[in-house]
Amino acid sequence: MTQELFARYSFLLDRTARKVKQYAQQQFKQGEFEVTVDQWLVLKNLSENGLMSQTELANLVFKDHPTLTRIIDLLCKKGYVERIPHPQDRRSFQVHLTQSGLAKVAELKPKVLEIREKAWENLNETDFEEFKRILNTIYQNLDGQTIDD
Amino acid sequence: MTQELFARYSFLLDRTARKVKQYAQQQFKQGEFEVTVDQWLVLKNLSENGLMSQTELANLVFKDHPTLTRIIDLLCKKGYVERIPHPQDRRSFQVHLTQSGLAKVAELKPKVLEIREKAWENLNETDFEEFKRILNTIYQNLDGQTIDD
DNA sequence: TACCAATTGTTAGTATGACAAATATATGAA
DNA sequence: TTCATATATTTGTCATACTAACAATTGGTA
Repeated sequence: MTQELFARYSFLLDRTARKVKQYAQQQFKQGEFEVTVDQWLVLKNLSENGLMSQTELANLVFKDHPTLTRIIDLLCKKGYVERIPHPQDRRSFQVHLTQSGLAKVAELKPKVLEIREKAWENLNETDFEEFKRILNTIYQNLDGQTIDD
Repeated sequence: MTQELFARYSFLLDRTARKVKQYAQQQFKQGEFEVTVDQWLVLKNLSENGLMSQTELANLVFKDHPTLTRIIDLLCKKGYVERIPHPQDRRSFQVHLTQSGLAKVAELKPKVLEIREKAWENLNETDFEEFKRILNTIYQNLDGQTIDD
């Protein structure tokens, strides 16, 4: 029975994901990036996609609404992001980067790529494709929905 | 340049790890397991290793000391675990499962394995070995220390 | 038009995670 | 013995995740 063996994936997955986030966060802190890893994810997606409602943004970064609300709150406080009332729908906001936010993204983008690269020492592109395939298969197995890429 | 490509691993990894925990937690709730996924990890390791100090336990499950203190607090409240003063070292506790905790582990163990299995649909043992190898390589790249398994 | 279900975003509560600092105790060196 | 240092655990703070409940608004439909 390989059941016991397979069950260890959740432990290794969780441990590695935490290590990846922790490592990046430490580098962010050391480089005085002034944002968290999750805040960076939101900034990056805003810079690539422009004006978006919070719901659209939440779907893009796969975070739930309450979490996104708080991240946006923090990014607003820091002056990187603004909420604009939606012209047609008064329930909704459109979120966008400020000048300061745009500058922050431009400044951090290359630095983040460099930080992310460290994890792939001793691994190649085939490993990456395998890794992506397995991660996405697991995600789909538990999600029941189709995902892209 | 494959830098941009590689950088996506962190997003996929984080997303999948969250999905795995979320799925398990939902099943735990639906089955009225009365513990969280992280609390289960601690119970399981206690059942496999017997009496341990909190520091030993923290190293085993790769959680930091404050996090473990709080998880133990909750498990004590639920009556699954007890702190026993260490006979030689008055700074330290030895943590162990109560009768109720032992019964809980026995009850949940097969159910958890079943829940964990779901993620591996459409994947085989080779995939698992690859996955484990890549996860551990990433961990080591960012940790700088040797790990077992 | 009036109603009602669905949608958008927020708030609150609990758990976890990372990190810093505090407390109590232990240990080794002078 | 005494003091500096190390270790075990706890406490505090901030950020994130998930759930549930809520307010405001929208849109379809009777």
